[in-house]
Amino acid sequence: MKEVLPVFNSAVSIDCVLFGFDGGELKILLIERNEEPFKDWWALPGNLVGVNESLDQSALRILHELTGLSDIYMEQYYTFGEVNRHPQGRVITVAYYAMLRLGGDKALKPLTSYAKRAQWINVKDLPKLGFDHQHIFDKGLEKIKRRIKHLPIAFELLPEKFTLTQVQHVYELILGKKLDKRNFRKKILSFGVLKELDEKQKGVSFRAATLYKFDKRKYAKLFGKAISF
Amino acid sequence: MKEVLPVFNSAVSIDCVLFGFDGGELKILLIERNEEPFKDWWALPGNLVGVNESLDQSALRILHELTGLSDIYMEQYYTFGEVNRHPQGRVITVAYYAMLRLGGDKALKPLTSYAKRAQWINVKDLPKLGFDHQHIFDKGLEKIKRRIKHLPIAFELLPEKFTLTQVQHVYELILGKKLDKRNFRKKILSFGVLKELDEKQKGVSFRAATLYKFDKRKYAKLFGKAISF
DNA sequence: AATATAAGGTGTATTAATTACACTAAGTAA
DNA sequence: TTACTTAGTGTAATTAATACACCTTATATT
Repeated sequence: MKEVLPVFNSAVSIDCVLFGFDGGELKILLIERNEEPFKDWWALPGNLVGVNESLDQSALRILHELTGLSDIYMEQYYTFGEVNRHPQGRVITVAYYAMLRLGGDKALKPLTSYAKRAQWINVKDLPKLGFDHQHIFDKGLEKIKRRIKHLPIAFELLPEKFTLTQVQHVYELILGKKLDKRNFRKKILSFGVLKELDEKQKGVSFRAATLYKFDKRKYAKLFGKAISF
Repeated sequence: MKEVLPVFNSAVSIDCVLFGFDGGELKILLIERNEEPFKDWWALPGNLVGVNESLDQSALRILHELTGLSDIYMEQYYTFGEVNRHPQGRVITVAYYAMLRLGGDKALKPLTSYAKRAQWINVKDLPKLGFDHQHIFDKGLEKIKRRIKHLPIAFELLPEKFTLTQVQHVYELILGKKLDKRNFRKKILSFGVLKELDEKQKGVSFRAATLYKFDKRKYAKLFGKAISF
């Protein structure tokens, strides 16, 4: 316990909604909690903001501690501050989202005992989440639905080289509806941020698709150009 | 002083960016502070979140206390959490914006001694603001620029009855550029949320324009329809 | 080798939205 | 009556969005 000015009576936390794409499915990263409250429940990776950290820094640290992941670009999207959202006191939480490519390589390893484990879980099959995390997730999904129409973020979910069909799948999963193949390709290519490679998909039965790469330099020029399906 | 868990070591505040339109100018509501830090400086209306208030409730209370205004629809847009943004400790602030119609009627009267006065100030002529409030304002302006293209909020700035030229002025002020009159009218009317009245502007020299009214019922149907100039 | 399978890849016509652009009409004031 | 000022209007050209179906190609199977 320590003495503080009476206004310093609340805590601020960060919660992260990380989207990943793997095996044709949209997933999010959850942790299994190892502490009260909600011990043994699944929850979004999150924790308290440190006194000497900005919110952005804090988000990176917390994610790293709970999952082992680093160098993720996360973006703040909303702050949740209902009075009783945390059972142990007033905790206001700032929510971040990110999209990232899942390679089989990166193992998820919590660095603290605060989480038992971290795992990618299909969004179609979410368990019951602790706190108000289902609500925070729902808002995050809404956010990226709007966001993906302004293009870029879908590529962050894909491996470095990908096929157009994979891109379309990501869009369909996030938007929750089927898109027309020809129109999709026309549109996505018209943004001019994809580089066609001289290379084909490997290890697939049936005809291999051409691989593409995301061109960051060209992407930087886009601003507010919208995509509408 | 009181004893708390060591994690309760930060404070959360609200800051409000209120836009108004008056005399053909875009204005925001500022207070002149009557307390340290930044005593005698202009700042956004803002204060600490109470322990038993949600963020939204808190925003309404704070605005009311500092300006006398009530029944304002405000929307949260970003949370600012740089470590040293407040000179007296760690204070994370949740920013809200709103747009509202200025009638000469509503007097601004702070209900606490925390502010000396509240005043509408032309955004073209902003004084130096305390804290990081210039930054918070800049982000708020960016936000409504994006927002106004999805239509509705501009009408909240106007009186109940208005002319199309007034609407266009609001758009031009917010977007910071001139728009074509014919295209603007075609577009704004195509949304179908304006009702033409059987009434003309009064008290103007030169030809009086037709007055319009905003139709809330029709507006509720719009969803994600974008406006692009 | 032939065949079946499954995904890859492509084009056009229709409709809707956006942009660019300039004059006449109406009311007020002198 | 005239001068002034803002209101109000339409069309053509361009660009973007949508709807829609077939052939191609690589692999796997017989």
